Amino acid sequence: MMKKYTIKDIAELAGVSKGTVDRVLHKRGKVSDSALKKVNKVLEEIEYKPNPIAKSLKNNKVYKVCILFPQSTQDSFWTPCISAVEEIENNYQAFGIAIEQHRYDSNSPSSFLDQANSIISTKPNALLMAPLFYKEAQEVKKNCLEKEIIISTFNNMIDKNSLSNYIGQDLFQSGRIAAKLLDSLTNSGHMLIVHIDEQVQNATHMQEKEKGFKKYFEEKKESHYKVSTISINKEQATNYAAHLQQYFNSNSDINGVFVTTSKTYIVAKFNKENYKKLKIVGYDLVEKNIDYLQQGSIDFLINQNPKKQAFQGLSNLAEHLLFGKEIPKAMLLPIDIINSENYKEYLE
Amino acid sequence: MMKKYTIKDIAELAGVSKGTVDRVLHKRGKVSDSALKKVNKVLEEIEYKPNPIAKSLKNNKVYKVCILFPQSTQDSFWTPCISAVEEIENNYQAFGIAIEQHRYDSNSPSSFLDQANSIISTKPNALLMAPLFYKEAQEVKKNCLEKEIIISTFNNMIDKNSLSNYIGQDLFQSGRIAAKLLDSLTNSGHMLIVHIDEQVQNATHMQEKEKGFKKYFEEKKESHYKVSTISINKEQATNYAAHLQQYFNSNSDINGVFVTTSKTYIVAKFNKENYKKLKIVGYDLVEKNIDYLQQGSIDFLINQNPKKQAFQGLSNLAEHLLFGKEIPKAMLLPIDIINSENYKEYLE
DNA sequence: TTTATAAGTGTGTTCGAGCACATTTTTATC
DNA sequence: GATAAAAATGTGCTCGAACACACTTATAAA
Repeated sequence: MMKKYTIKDIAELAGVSKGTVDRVLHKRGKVSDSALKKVNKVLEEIEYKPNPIAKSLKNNKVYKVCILFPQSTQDSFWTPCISAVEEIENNYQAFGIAIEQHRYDSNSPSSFLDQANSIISTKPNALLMAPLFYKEAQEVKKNCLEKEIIISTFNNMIDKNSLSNYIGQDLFQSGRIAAKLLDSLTNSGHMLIVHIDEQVQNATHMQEKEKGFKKYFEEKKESHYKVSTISINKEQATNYAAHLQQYFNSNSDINGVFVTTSKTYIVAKFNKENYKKLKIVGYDLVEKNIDYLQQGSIDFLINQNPKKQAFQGLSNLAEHLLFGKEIPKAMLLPIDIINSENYKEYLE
Repeated sequence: MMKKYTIKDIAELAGVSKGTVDRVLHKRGKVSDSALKKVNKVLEEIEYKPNPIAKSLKNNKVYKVCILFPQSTQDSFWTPCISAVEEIENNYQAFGIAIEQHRYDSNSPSSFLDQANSIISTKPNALLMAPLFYKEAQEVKKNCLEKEIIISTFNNMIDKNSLSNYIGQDLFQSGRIAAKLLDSLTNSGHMLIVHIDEQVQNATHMQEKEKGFKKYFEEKKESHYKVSTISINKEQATNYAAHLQQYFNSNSDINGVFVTTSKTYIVAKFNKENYKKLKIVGYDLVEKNIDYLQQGSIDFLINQNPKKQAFQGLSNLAEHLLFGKEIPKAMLLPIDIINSENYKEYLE
């Protein structure tokens, strides 16, 4: 347990005033060679860490941090993010962090862009967003950089190469996990990937998961596996059951299904009411999915943990603004496997 | 975004001095009725939250927090706790939290007691411990309360009734999860619970898991399930394989095994080299278990996440000491299901 | 009314970092 | 060597809470 040194301590040890030490520490010049040497010598001998509390008190600013993600009326997947915001507010409000929550229409790229630009025009210190639209997100990022607004993304990343403080999961690996789970549940060798999504924006998401899923079975050379894929879009949505029934009638060897979105309950409903032979692995702890998980119609859910993503993203920003902590370029969160017995502790 | 009020603001609004406001806030008396009313009125109208940063700066103490858990030479289960300590040190050292790490011999109750008492004699502000020994833990708790040392426990709780800041998992539920997993992997209907533990101290741990495991199959009334239990103790440890082989020879219908400790690799090794028909669910991301998980000899591991437990426990204490945050009486952490595809993100 | 005592109130300092400003020292120029 | 300009150095205040201490007012006893 070592002593905590202050600027005053250093000044005394070096035989100069705290003003001089301060100038050395901040490289503000106006320091003679001899003084510089004296201070640096002391600085080498001791380990000086500025007191972040004193720093923060002096600073005494209110930082505005905005978070932007889709409306949860359209997709309850996003609902848990609200409680992440609340928790962060409780934790950091007294430290001078003000969180502003903004939402956009997940069907409308222009809604996303409008919201983002309106946020940017208020010049917050930082913006955390879940960008569904690639092109628009690029533009938002550019605008933020221009206005010197720190930008982080969660759940959906803008681009793989120039990572910008991304918090989320490895989607490819996520697909592999689903594959491993279905592999342990079935033995038919024929799997079906179902993309159910009214929006096209999740395309990259679903593609990554599909790639990971297929890769797993490619690597498993011992036996011959077959993986098929279907997409159900909004037009067919009026009658999922008939659509699925038709498909399974002509592919009766399939008994493992991987649903790549939180709409897993749609296949589960079909299976429970009509088909009854499918093992199902899907995504996210939304209410309907949990119902079918409890009933046994869904075997496993993979938790994308939007709350933790938002929480972590906001934490990173707050700690950076308040105490100068570095924001990691990419944070890949664990991918939780959920069954009927362990979902509770992951909720809320 | 509301204004942040300071004591000075309140003083001005109430028409008194900041000293008077301070006395009202801290109920230190020496305030006239009229002044009290004036201040309280202002306090009702605005929402005053003292600035924790200023508070902490004024306080300017170094808090000593000790953590006590078993040596990891005996059981690598505890190794991750070390990095939890390191992370907490990085986060909180500058705020005046000094962590002291102490270890004890997991075979020796007296070692635990000695270590704990030697910690207590140095009068730290708080103690976080993983107590393997019930009786001794009670005594340590008593001693801490006497000396006004805040006490928290993780992984093993002292007693269910008078919970003392416990951080850990619901072990009963943990057994249920294992049951559900094995149920989804097998269909023989005969399961085996294996307790492998050189120490007796884990008894309650293992019992809770066993109860949960059995309860799951009791509730699943549709089919008749049989659950057997064996214990392998230190004396038999020289030849696990022969011992297991003998058991399975006379119980050849068993193909699902639930190992209640981190020694899961012992059954996995036997299965890989001799038996080859078991589905195995066990505990903890220790190196040997991960090897067998990758090879496919272990199907699922349940992650007790000692690192997160220690981290959370230390965080709670630090935030309490520094900023007066309340320490939750019990924190049940999520129970992670691990397979060969998602273990990586849970490591380190 | 005076004096003593208690009750109530306000002022000023501290914590450590950061920065403005005042002061001192050095260097350049006549 | 005197003077001005520049460079170097030190002093003092701020942030907000907390508390010691000084100060003022009210109350009681003489």
